Amino acid sequence: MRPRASPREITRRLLRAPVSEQRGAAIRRVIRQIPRGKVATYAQVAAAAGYPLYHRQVVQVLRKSGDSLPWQRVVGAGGAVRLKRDLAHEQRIRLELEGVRFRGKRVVMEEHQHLFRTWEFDE
DNA sequence: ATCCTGACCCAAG
DNA sequence: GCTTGGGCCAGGA
Repeated sequence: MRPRASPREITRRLLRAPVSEQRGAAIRRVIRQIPRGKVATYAQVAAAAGYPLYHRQVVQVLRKSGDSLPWQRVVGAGGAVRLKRDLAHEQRIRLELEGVRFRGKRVVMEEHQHLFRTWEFDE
């Protein structure tokens, strides 16, 4: 008898089911919702799109999107810029032009974290 | 099928 | 603050 899948494994299988293009569309939709002066992390974008654990897919979507998306508004956990060299610099410049402030190498998340509707149940 | 890699995440130490 | 290990997914070699 095959061992029963863990809850985490079950979740993983369910999340794998939809076609990748659907995920891509959902992810792009979410990224477009982030307003000027705000940011969201890769994991938050994935979760808001309905696919928690798919943060790495957000990267793939962004890589393919070019400038059709406000890519500068997606950052790493804690507000860290994850790009390298020139692109990292460009992202920071773009964000600062939108009024986003940094503390060291990170975006001041307390000030610029975008909250998606999914999270408005607090309070 | 296996191995590697990437704009990743996060709990530990 | 930091580095690290283990956990993620998908696409390409």
